Amino acid sequence: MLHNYQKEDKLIVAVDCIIFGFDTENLKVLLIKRGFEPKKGNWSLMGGFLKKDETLNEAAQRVLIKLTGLNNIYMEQLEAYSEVDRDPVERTISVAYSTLINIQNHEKEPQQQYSAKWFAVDDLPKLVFDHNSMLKRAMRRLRHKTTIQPIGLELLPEKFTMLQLQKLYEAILNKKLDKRNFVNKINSLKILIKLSEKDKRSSRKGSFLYQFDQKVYQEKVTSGFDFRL
Amino acid sequence: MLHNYQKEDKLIVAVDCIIFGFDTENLKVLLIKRGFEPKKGNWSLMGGFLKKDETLNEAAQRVLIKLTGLNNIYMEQLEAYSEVDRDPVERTISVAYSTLINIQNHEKEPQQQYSAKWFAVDDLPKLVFDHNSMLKRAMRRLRHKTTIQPIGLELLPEKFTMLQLQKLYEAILNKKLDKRNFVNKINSLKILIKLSEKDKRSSRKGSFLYQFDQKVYQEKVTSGFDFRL
DNA sequence: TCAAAAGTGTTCACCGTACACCCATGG
DNA sequence: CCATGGGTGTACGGTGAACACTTTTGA
Repeated sequence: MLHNYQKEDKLIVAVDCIIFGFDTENLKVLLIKRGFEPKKGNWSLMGGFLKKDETLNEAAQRVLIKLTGLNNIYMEQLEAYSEVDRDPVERTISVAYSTLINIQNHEKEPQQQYSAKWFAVDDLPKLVFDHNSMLKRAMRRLRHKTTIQPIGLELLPEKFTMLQLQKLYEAILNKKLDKRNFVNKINSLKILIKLSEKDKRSSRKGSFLYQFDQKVYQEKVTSGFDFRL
Repeated sequence: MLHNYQKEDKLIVAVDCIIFGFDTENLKVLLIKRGFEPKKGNWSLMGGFLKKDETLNEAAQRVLIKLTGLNNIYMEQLEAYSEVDRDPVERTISVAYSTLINIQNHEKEPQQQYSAKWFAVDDLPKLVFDHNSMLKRAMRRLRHKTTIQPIGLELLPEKFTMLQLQKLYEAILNKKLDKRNFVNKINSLKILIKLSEKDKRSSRKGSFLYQFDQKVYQEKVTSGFDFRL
């Protein structure tokens, strides 16, 4: 007896991408102004429909490339959203994905064609459907991740100051951190290489620039990986 | 302009349920012998297809009720699986769910009709499709959860000994724990009520029975909830 | 010389872990 | 009386959090 797959319901499956970036002060997300009904003109996560011959990961990649031109960026699956009426036009389930990218490198680019814009995460517009829930969930996940593995490689410029890194952590965790404790903690991880250059823009004294030691950084990311939920 | 939903691909969506139980010695999962092709006769997670008018959660509940008769059990979404050829007959994506139940209360019951059987998690058969991956992932999540919130209310009988609880933690974490440290840790959580009764079956001295203080227990679960990924 | 940001250590409380002996009882 | 499992406390190292002053230098 072969199960009769033909009689099962078939649905539209979508992916929605939560794209985080950081601009030296605020954690931001890339949103688009929806170009078609329903909810045309409202702010929305960038999404797309899953095709028969691709995986969800591939669909998420496809969406990311379309919006940012970025190839081969790691996207992490968050959760599937399936309320029956989440899309008023047609039953659709959507799987949320999230990723981190560097704003500077991708500010201009093909975003225009989708009216994409960066929004600070603590000043978001109302989004279509259940996209606000997705974002909230993605934030929680990002916060959690930050506590168990290093973060910043994808978000910061190649060279950055200790204060920039601290600001990033503060933006993600949404609280002030103590400068001394932060430096101690980061140094104990040994993920940074201190350069001899200084960034003189921010003060008279100037502050040292750092780079990530990518080898060590990746090790720490991978070991935190065990904890992935 | 209304987007033409009609031209998007539609797919079969399924749920697969990882049902954990504990039998005083081993962490177990409930598996069924597949009743239809493909892979008829092979061991499998219990699953079902998502209907047009229900959420994924509801579908998972439906499957759980069908298999165990259990109503209103909290099921947690794990991850969506979407490899194109994961089901050889028809493109299907599946969302994995997991839950914890008390084996004793549901040993007999309607399981027979699905040839369901409990398997120790460290002695699993080869399962159909990607079900072994789902299970591995569910185990990892369960382990993680155990480290940030109390566990056992769903898995243990109403009254249990400290050793039983410790065995449960050992089964989940897959390592031996020190008796003194374990007792200290559990007591510091204040989630247990020590009864005056003893379980005399296991030794001459007998060991005290405990119950969960459900109020405190739930508080701890809820506070660990912040950390949910 | 002074304003403004950079840089830098110590102390304390808490938590996880290692570790070993006495107790109560039924046979 | 003794074999069997039940019950109990202490010491140490590591980690996170609180906390304030000195240094550099361009204007």
